[in-house]
Amino acid sequence: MDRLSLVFAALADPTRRAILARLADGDATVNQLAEPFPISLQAVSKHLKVLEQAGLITRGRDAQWRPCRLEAAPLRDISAWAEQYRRFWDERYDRLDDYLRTLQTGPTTEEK
Amino acid sequence: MDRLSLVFAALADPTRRAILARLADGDATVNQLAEPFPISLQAVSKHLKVLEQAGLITRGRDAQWRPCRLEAAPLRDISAWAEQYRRFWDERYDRLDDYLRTLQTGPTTEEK
DNA sequence: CGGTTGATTAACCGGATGGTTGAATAGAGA
DNA sequence: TCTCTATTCAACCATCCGGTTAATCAACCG
Repeated sequence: MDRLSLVFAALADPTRRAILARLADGDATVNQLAEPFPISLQAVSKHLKVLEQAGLITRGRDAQWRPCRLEAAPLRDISAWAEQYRRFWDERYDRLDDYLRTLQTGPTTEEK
Repeated sequence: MDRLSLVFAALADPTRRAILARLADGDATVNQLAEPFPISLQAVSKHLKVLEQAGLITRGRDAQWRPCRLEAAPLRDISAWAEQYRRFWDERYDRLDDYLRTLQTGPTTEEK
């Protein structure tokens, strides 16, 4: 699966987003991360694997603990992706967009 | 499922993101949207249902055609959500964040 | 060594997902 | 009306997903 799909899929779960929110306050072990949730430690471990595959966290090793750390780069990527569509929700940006179009000689704006 | 999860799940598929990209160029019918893809029309119809449930498109009715229109509000929402984490990828923003913290009397920054 | 703690792996289950084919619906037009 | 086009609905299938329990691995500690 492509990178962006992995990240979006990882974020499409409230538990995983809560884990990221927790990690924003600092690194944490699996047990610490699992504590607030009514699910098993194994289930949390699976969530962490999904987040790791998506590049949203990295994991170290400190004796028998596996501290998790937030990695924000993919979040920057999805933010940038969404910004592509900003002109569809931001009126001011829309007008700026129109203005920028008038400055162009060619009629096409290439983007994906 | 909560709103944000629906949107992220909808975006976690390259075909659906390609459909959104196409709709950024203007409204389109199901057949027009399906044309570039090597999958059946019915499969595209299912994708559109997912996008509609997530609030990412709306559909009108023009005779036997069901034109699809991009709705950007959920994209604004996920952009705003990701921006929460900006200080973790933006060095400059990080320093601003530190500065803002020093202005606070309390030591906690409440956020989810 | 043996035991305890932290974490992952394995096997399983029910439900969702993404695709298919085939039938049904809705409207335009001869 | 009969037909053609656009689209959806229904049933089916393989795979994935989020959860469980049980077993295993890894590292510390007595």
